[in-house]
Amino acid sequence: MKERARRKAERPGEIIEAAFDAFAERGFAATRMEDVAARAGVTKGAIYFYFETKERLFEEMVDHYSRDMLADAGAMLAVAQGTCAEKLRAFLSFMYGRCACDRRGREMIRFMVSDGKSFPQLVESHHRNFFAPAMGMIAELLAAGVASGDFRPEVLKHGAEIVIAPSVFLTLMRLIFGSNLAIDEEAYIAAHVDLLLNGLLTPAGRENLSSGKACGEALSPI
Amino acid sequence: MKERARRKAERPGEIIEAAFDAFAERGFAATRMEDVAARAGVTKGAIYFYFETKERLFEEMVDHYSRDMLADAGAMLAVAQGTCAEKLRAFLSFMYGRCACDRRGREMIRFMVSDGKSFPQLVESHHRNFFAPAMGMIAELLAAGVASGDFRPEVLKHGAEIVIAPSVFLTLMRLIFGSNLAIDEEAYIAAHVDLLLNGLLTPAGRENLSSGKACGEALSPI
Amino acid sequence: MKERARRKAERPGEIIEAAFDAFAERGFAATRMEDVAARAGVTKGAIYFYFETKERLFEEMVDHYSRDMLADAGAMLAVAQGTCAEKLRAFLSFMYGRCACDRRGREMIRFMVSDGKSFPQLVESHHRNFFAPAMGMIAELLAAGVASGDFRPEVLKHGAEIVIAPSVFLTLMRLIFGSNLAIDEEAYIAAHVDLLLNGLLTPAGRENLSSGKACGEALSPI
Amino acid sequence: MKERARRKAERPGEIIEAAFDAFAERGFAATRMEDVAARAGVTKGAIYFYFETKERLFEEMVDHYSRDMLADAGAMLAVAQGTCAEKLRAFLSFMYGRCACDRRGREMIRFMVSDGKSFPQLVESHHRNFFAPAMGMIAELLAAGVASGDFRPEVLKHGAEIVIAPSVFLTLMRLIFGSNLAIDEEAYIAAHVDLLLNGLLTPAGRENLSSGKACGEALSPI
DNA sequence: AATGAATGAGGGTTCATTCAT
DNA sequence: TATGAATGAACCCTCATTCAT
Repeated sequence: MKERARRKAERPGEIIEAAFDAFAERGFAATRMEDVAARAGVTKGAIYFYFETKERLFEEMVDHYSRDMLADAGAMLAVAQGTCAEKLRAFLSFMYGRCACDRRGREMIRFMVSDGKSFPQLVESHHRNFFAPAMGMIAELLAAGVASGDFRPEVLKHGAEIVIAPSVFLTLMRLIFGSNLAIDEEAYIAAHVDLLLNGLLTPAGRENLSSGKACGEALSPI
Repeated sequence: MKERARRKAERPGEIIEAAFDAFAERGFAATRMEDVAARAGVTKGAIYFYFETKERLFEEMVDHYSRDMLADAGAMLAVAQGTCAEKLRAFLSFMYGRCACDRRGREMIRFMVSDGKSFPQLVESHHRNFFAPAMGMIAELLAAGVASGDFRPEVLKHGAEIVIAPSVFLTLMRLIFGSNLAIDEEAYIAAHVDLLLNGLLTPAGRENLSSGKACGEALSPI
Repeated sequence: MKERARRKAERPGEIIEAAFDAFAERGFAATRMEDVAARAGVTKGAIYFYFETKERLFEEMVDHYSRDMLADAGAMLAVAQGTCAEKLRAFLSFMYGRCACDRRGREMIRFMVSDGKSFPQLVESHHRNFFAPAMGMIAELLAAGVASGDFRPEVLKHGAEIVIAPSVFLTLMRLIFGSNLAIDEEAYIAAHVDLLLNGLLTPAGRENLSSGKACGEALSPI
Repeated sequence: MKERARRKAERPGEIIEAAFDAFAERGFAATRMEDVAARAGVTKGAIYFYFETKERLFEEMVDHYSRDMLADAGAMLAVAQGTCAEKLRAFLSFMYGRCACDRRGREMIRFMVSDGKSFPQLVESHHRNFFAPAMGMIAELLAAGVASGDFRPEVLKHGAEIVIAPSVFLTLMRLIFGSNLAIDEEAYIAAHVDLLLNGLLTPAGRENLSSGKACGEALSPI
């Protein structure tokens, strides 16, 4: 039987998944290696066969899920098409799908908040790989919209943050209040997009949105 | 001597302040009672004279700062006047002052995110005392604006969350990226208010805003 | 009661004694902190109140007994008088008393042999503080004897090591064979001194020895 | 294939050599089976194919080198010839060659000192096979010398220990101070032999030494 | 009121040993 | 034969908590 080989190849992944759950549940400091081990169905010692220390396990776990998110984001952006407003919608859709509603992305934020001070390189890498590029992409998109006359020029400064804030806010509420939070997700997103576009668009932009005219430039990938 | 009495009365407060700093620095689990004691200028044992356990110290510390925020919020709301848009501005001003920019409010959010699962009553109380009332107040305010024709009716559903999201987003960025975050706070707030009002107001509302007509109802206090 | 203060002052010493016994019994690596604690009549944790790590405990224990030996050696040398041969006898007497027969000195040698590679500064300090000075002193003594015509000039090179070797040899036998070693200590020392002086002395020296003529120079202290 | 068979036959020896190096380097307790395995170029598991436990590996390793030394000693003694003094010289030469200067013999002493208490049968066997016979042989040799008038009768009691002490002393210095020890080995041995014979020989013995008259009895082998 | 020595229950990590492959 | 993943029993060290002073 190839059982042995199969396990060997999959163990690190299983442990990383278990680590994600365990760390998400109780935070880095309060999680015991034994908790992780139990979730992974192995004993404490086995973890040390694959990961040097608790810190390394945490880092590699975060890295692992970061890579996933990065790949998804790149893929998403490569295919976004249509008017500036439609591109914006596509981007927000990704944000909601990956950050607010997907547990993985959500808990990554918790890790940043809870343990970022203990793992500064984790924060830095997140900033470099996600936050800055994402902000940059939206800023570009907004600038393109302003250039094409679709968006009001006031959004050039810090518009990007304002634009995505509601999706992150929803994420945060979920992190804090969990499933107790009674929010109609679809309505929430609709409200976000409505308010956003209404605040963003020029009269000309509104016309373009209904007529479906494409936004001038293509977005650069992450 | 009076000195002794003074110390006695102030000790719990000093310890609570120290606890805030210590827990904010490293999180609940990773903070040692001795860290707190050292910051408060006492020894471990002294803390146990005032607080039963580490958990209780944490809870009472959070309670203490919650009460402060609660008082401030109540005061602020009692005096908000003017048009609906101006009331909204006043509210946002409070949000930025207390959450995004004030360290105290900011770290309270960190406590929620990091240790909320271990202290559910803390989360619940925060929800009951802050989140729900604040959302309710804004919802009322928005409803009033819609009723008076100032605000577009689309904001009735989940508009409140969208409205405050950027201020909380800024808070979160500060929590995660700390002082490394290069954001022009004034411009950020200006962008927020601009985009928000532009998205929110009806044509009639725009006129009212410039003419300074007050919004119909008063807001209920928290 | 002053019980508390008394214990506090004496605890480190008690722990060091316990550490000596424990480390002598099983070696550094095989000794558990709990062994030391049990011998000292405290719990594991208490040791860490006084000593940072197991390594530091070991080092401080060795330092402690080294200081004792150093003081004794200095005192001994200050008072050695008489002919060169008599001074030599006095020195050997010290060697036997402190190294071969005293458990403390004996186990210090075991620590050097067993754990010297892990504690190189311990070895270096032992070399600097004991071995080199002791060899130097004997070499001086031998040189003085050669100068006065009492000792044969052949001993000038490496005579010091040959001279003390039997006392160290006895120490080593005790370390290895323990109480199983059936050696008549007095006879052993007598044989050592007899063979040594017989090999060392010139015909003139023999006369001086019986007539009690003092050796020219005084020895320098350690 | 022959290669496989060759390896099979040599593996235990390779592991024993690796074990010697590893245990000599860090001591029994601090040495990991993996250290041994790495030195032997195999994996941990392979060692357990040849040796039941870490303890057994240690014991068999010591046994192995003991047998080597035993064989050498026997061979040496069988051919020693000449005067008593010359036989003594031959014996010392063996001591220096096998104990003081040969790494193998030297480290055996370290094992005795460091781990003898944990392996009492090892100590006992060493005593029975080496120490006691060697002492006995020298004692016999000295007795023969006394009987023949070559040696002074004072050496009959404990003379053997005194006689070999300097060679063991040099060994010990090497064990403790390693290569930092600056000793001119040839001069050291010369000083030893000079002082020893001078202390040992009667006037008649001196004559015999120069004239080369053989010592009466043959030595019994170990 | 406060100290700080001491406890004791863990938690992270190591490592001798096993066993399926 | 040999591998190396896995186990589980320790071991070092930490820290919340207690209590005599």
